[in-house]
Amino acid sequence: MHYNKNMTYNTRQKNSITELISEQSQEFAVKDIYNELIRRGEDLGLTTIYRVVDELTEAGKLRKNVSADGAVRYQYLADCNHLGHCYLKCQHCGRLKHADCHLVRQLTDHVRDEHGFQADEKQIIINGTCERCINEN
Amino acid sequence: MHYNKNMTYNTRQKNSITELISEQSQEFAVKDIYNELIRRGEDLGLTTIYRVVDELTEAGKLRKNVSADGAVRYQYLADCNHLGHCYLKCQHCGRLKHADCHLVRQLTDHVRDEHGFQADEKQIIINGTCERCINEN
DNA sequence: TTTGAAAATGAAAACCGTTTTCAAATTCGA
DNA sequence: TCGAATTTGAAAACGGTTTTCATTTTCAAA
Repeated sequence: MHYNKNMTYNTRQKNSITELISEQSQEFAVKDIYNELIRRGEDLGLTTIYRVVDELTEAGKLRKNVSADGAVRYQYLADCNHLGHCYLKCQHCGRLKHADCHLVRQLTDHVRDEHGFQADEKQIIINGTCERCINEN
Repeated sequence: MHYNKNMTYNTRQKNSITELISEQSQEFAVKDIYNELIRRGEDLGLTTIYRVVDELTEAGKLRKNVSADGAVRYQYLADCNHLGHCYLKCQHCGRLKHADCHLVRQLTDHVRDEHGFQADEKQIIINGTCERCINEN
């Protein structure tokens, strides 16, 4: 939270971390990034990864997710600020699928008009089980 | 997580805790319950509250919510396992409003048929700003 | 009412992920 | 090349939660 605010200098560590993160298609923990980089022979500290992850989160590149058991995981995000968008979050594998759907728009409009609730278009989350996990079980 | 599994004996502490919790209409932290009970002159330990909250959560009476900054809060829940239900969660005041709406049902059906995603009917959360908070600001 | 096994309690210690500290190393414009 | 600003990371601190374990309480059966 009170790490360095700037990302003015390029460093070996930052580059390694941001590159690995940008390849992640699933949720990951800070420790996962650390473990993988160490496994690859990189030499860096856990603290640095916390700092970069925090910066990326503030920059909107990562979504921070804290599950009910307290585990903190991050999801690399492409931009998607438009309306009619929601997240389908699989509670089994942690994948966060983006879905565009006219019904989402209808729902948020309705909820605003009838329930007086202004939905945050970037924060509509439908938890459940994804196709892959349904088929695997 | 590994507290006592049973709630076989009635105790003064348990009764105080569950009674106070059942009066909560907004999200609360474990420490809030502790502070209020101490303020009222009750004599009990923080550990006991953690245990009771955990039991109530496993029993489905409480929803555990962990915000992005890691703060853990609970919401007292009445039963609502039926279809066409969603939560409207206000990110300002923490209130969790229950909403029933035919469009929710349409959306979950659609998401299942077209996106292959089986939604958990008890876990559809629309984050945003509630009527009260909109008017106050 | 007494008894005692099971359950519950809570203070203190342990735990663990995260943050802060701070001295040393690195970056990069001048 | 120089040096001020930035970055790094090991270690310590932090803080919420869980575990430990000795003591207390509950309540059914005698």
